[in-house]
Amino acid sequence: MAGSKLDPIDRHILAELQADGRMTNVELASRVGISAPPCLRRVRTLEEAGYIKGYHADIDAREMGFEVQVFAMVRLQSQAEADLSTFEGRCRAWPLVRECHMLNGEIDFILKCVAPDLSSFQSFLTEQLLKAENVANVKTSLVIRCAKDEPGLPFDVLEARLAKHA
Amino acid sequence: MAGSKLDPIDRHILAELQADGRMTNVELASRVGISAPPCLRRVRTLEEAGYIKGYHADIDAREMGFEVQVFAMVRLQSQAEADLSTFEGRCRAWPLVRECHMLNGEIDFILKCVAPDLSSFQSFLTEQLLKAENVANVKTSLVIRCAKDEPGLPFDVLEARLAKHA
DNA sequence: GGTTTGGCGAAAACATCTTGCGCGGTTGTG
DNA sequence: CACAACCGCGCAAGATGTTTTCGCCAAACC
Repeated sequence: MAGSKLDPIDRHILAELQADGRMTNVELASRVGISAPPCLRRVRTLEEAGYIKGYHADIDAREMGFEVQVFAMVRLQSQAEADLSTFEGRCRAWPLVRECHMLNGEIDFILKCVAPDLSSFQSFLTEQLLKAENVANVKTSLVIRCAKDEPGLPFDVLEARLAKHA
Repeated sequence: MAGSKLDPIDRHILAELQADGRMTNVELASRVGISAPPCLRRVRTLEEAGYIKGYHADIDAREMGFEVQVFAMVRLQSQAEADLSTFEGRCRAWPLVRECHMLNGEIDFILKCVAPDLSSFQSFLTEQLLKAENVANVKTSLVIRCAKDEPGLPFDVLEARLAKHA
């Protein structure tokens, strides 16, 4: 089972760093119940093994003047692999698009976008996204409010599964 | 304009910490071109003022055994404020639901969910989400692949706007 | 039973954080 | 203009945290 190469202390480290990525190593060590040196070694190992992909400050979008968040559901005309890749490349180049997920079902892609205001999103939509070749149809939905936005993974679910399958 | 209370150095700090939230303060200071003490003071101020909401390690979901990511589009029977709040409360309590956004248009909510495998998501869907009162309709879309997943905000867009409106 | 492996903790060298203080530039006012 | 108040910077030093080295122990494996 995936993640089984990690012992309980490693998983505890990941959970703590997911909750507070700027914690000092000594604080982390005391929380997970080992001393600082082995704790740091474990963190380095987890980083190098790719379990930890990075650390990011979570910045308030509205405070920074990004008032608008939009989900865009995109359908393409062609779903040939080359055309999918081309579209994905465009999404990576558009700064207002923060996430681009390819889906199954009738919708080909869902895009999470941010923008300073509605008009700048509209101009992106009409001048960039809708004009992009191979785009058949785009449905956009404005985010009215955000009830939950938990970054990362539910470690409690993981622990429960490991306990059950032990 | 929002974010204008921040000077270019503050914005630079935010951009750097968004890219690498575990950078040491001296490294950060040298990158933004000031010495360490004022840099730390600025970071503390930005944290207290709410510009920085937190720091999180970005952990590889698949490595940890969360193979499945799903978007669920939810329609409710009643959109009265009390019923919306009740549903949002449920979403906050469900660990598999990582994000819950209220939308305009025909879809009331979009949920981003993770799960260890398809069957555990299916059981959540049928036993929890679909059985929740007031839920009229749920359309789910499995994420086939993720082309872009940039946490945070496009600071280059912000700088361009500030330069234009200067 | 010896060897290997992996992980731990103690201690020391090194780097960073944090605080107080003085300097220089800017603003507002007489 | 001159002056004072203010703001933010950099410097320096003590406190704190990080990282390396080393030796030890226990489990796994010949």
